[in-house]
Amino acid sequence: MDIFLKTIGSINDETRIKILNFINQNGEVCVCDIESAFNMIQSRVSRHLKILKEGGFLKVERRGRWAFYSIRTPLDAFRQSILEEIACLGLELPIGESRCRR
Amino acid sequence: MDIFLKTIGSINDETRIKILNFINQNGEVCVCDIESAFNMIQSRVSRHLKILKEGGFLKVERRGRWAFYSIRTPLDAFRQSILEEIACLGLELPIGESRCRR
DNA sequence: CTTATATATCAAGATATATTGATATATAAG
DNA sequence: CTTATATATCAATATATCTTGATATATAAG
Repeated sequence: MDIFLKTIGSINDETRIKILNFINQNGEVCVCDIESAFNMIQSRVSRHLKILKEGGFLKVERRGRWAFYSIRTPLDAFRQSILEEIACLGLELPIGESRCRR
Repeated sequence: MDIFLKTIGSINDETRIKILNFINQNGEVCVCDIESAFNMIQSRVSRHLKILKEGGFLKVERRGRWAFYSIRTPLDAFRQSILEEIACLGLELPIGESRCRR
């Protein structure tokens, strides 16, 4: 129950739905990518990414100064179906020029 | 987005998850059935059922004094997958003796 | 018609969650 | 070593959600 609630709670927020969809469409992104793509302050982005990670949707890999977030693989069928449902919402994707070198 | 958030928000609550699973396993129930099965006061039950209905999971049919709630049919694949995920949580089902005549 | 029952809704208080600005940590650059 | 950059976390405030008790409505029973 706790894990299920954490998963559902992690997508019970418009900001996180948009961030999750952005990562699902763009692949690996760092915190600053989302910061600039969505024009949000760093602490806010960082917190939402943490919640999505704890919800089981994202993995993070540190390389140098950057933390790269991407969809966790393999992803179970339930979370996969959520990603698909979100992809079908027709959210506008902000154009994300990456500010960090990869 | 609004409909999706309403759907997700409707299951972002332990009480509603249990109620939804109870209805999914037992079929049609009235408000007082849940009241007694879960030992909750009437206004609380009524409110949670309304939220689950607005989340697209339940339909309601009034017969006499009673309001009978059941899983909406046909249910779309996404909400269906949520019900299945909840069914797999292994929640204990309270024994629901119906207090109302059917 | 009056009373009892089932449900819905509202207002107030309690609890949880989101946002912001400040600070901490770690890595890279000069 | 010192400074700048990227990220994480904390404390305070703002906002949303949940619970309860009171009240309203509708139907059935006496």
